Formats: sequence, structure tokens, C-alpha cells
Amino acid sequence: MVDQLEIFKALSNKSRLDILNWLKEPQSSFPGQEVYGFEHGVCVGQIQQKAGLTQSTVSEYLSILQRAGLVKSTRVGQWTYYQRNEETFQVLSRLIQSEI
Amino acid sequence: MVDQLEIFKALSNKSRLDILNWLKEPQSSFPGQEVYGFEHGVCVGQIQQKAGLTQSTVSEYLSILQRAGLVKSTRVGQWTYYQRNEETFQVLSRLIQSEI
DNA sequence: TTTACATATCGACTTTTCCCGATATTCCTA
DNA sequence: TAGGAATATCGGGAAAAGTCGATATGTAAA
Repeated sequence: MVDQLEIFKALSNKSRLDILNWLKEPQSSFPGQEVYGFEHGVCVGQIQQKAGLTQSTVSEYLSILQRAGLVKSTRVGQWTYYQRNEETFQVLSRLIQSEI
Repeated sequence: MVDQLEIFKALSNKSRLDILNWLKEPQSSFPGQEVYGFEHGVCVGQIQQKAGLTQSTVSEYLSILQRAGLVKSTRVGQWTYYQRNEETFQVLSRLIQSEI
């Protein structure tokens, strides 16, 4: 169950759009961070560094993206890895074509 | 030239989403208003009544939607008719599939 | 089991958005 | 060309979003 409005609000912020874009191709967006591995996505710290925002802000933004269904997270040890939830993007794309 | 961020901001409001939806099928969304004709879209007053917002707010919202490229307007006499700009919706849909 | 680190949450402040009433502009008609 | 109707713009108060620093929570390693 997707909430259009919540998705659009989540997408109404430059930094959050950037983050989603970086997560499209983690290896090229976060070079030299292979040490963390990318199987589960990218961890908060890496994103924070690249975004140039505080840790709390990035954590908050990732929650917003997750609540909207645009990303999903996996906890591995002390790290939380985030990756895109492509399904939602597909649903949204179709929604815009037919529903909105 | 579409500005993603501007589009998403325009879509981040319940009333504006409603308006876009009403404009999908003017005849069924605005019954009994055939007197105005629908060739050029729907005029501000009709939308205002249905939205239950003030005239100034609706006018403002329509400007926001227009700046984002989601609607286009035609002035006919003292009326300004608004209609959807379907092209932008198609572009946006594809953008979400491939770019964002 | 204490410590150190990664992330999440909280409280506060600033900026933006929402939405209104009042006023201005545009255009038609008498 | 004066008046009236439709729309646009302006100024402002309230609510929401953006963003931070400080603190709490969870997890791993010493």
C-alpha cells in the first residue's frame, strides 16, 4: 500500500533525491568504501560523509525515505545498510501514468 | 526542461493532487458546469468551489502546478482555463523509471 | 562488563509552506 | 468609460519541514 502524498513529500528535498541517486550505483558513488561491502546497501556513515549533513539529519532523512517505501534497511552488527526499494519506484512510475 | 524537485514539491500537497485528479475527467468531476465548456479545461472558479479553498489559494496552487509544467492555461475572456499537461506526466513517469 | 563506535531519537531554532483576507489587475459589457 | 466579474498578487499568521547539537540506544570488542 503506497501513499502517494508521503512519497512525493519524501522526494521534495534535494538531499534526499541525491541520496536515492547515489544508492542507484553504490560502487561508483562511494569509491574506496568497498571495505564495508555493498551486498546490503550502503551504511549511514558513508552517506553522511558524502551528503555533508550531520549524522542526525541523514538518519532522519533515511527514515523518511524508508517510511515512504523508497528504501529498505538491513542491520548488520553496528551498521545499518540502506538500499533502494526498486519496487516502489516501479509502482510510482505506473501510478503517474495511470492514476494521478 | 523539467525540474524534478519543483515537480515533486508541486505534488506534495493533498489539494493540488486532488485538483490534478479532477482535471483528468472534467465532465465527471464538474457535473452541471457544461455551460462553461471544457474545450480549454476548467476555469479557476469551478475548481475553487470544488476544492473548498479561497480564490487566492486556488489561484496560487494553479500557478505552482503550472510552473512545474503539470498544467497549462488558456485565457478566454475573463476566464482562465486550466488543463493537465500530459506530456509532463509521461516525462516524469519515465524519469522515475530510469533517472531518479 | 566496560568501553568505543554506529545509529537513532530528542529539543530547539530557522526557513519554508499553507492558507487566508485584502487589494490590484484584466477584461467584458452597459 | 464606468462598473462589475474573474483572476492574480501581496502581506501575514500558523503549521510543517529542514537542520543542528546533545543525548540515548544498541552492538561489538577489549
